[in-house]
Amino acid sequence: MQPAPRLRPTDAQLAILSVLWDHGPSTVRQVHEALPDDVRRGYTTTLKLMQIMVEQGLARRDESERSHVYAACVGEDETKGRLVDDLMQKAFGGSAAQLVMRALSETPASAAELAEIRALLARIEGKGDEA
Amino acid sequence: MQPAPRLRPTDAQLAILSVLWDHGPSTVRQVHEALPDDVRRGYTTTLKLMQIMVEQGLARRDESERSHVYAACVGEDETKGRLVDDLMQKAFGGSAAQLVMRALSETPASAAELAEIRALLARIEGKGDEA
DNA sequence: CACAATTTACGAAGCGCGTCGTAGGCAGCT
DNA sequence: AGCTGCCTACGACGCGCTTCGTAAATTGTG
Repeated sequence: MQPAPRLRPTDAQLAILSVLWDHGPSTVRQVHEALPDDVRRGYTTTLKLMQIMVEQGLARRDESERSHVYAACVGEDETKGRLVDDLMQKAFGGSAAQLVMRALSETPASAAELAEIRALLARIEGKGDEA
Repeated sequence: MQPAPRLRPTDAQLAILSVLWDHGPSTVRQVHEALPDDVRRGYTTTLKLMQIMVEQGLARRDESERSHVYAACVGEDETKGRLVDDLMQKAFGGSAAQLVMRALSETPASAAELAEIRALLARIEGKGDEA
């Protein structure tokens, strides 16, 4: 068993992880079919990628059935958080605020989303601002 | 002249771009010295990277002096925006709100930063919410 | 059993990036 | 002129990711 994958998944790996997160444990075929058309290559390519992900500790598999069943070995929030943090360090000097502001400038968020963000802000300030 | 670099800079390229953005047009040596210790390799490595960046249209150079002077060919906000947008698509299905919330959950922002974000939110809602 | 379909396993190739060694050119100094 | 040092140019290598072809194992079907 791998210690704990500090690795950042590649684009292809992230696409596969997304399927596993959404659909739960799946066979190679199920993942392959569920991949978006623009990232789906040959079947054996998907297979190989998933095998490597097991080696790297990003996924694990149950071999008790003929068609092995793969499951994500890393949490969704944890992984996405690492990706965000990575970009934050590389491009924004570790400043969450700068990243957030660029994200909001980039794509117009809906009113509902803005409300969500506002709520989160309130929650954070409530926690951090005491005395 | 390249059309317009739709390319996403690599980590190494982003580090160099950051120096160019901060210091303005610079020689290879100046960039090399200004790089953070943990990403600085040999001098010729920096040189080679910057030459490739010119080929790719990420930078241009003035050869009128013996030590060529390089300048960024892509804007800082535009480039960082592309990186953010890229991650937003790959990991958050294009939802800015989800990315923002993960970023804020990730690293505790200072009170000043939170205020900045709040101000930005107000500006956005003011623009988008009008009757 | 023979045959087809599915799945896994293995290996190889291509590619881009990062890294560097080395060579050649130029400038200044003695 | 010769030496020394800095700069650019060029080529090469290693590595990891992606992609796939092909073989081997397994299961299902007539």
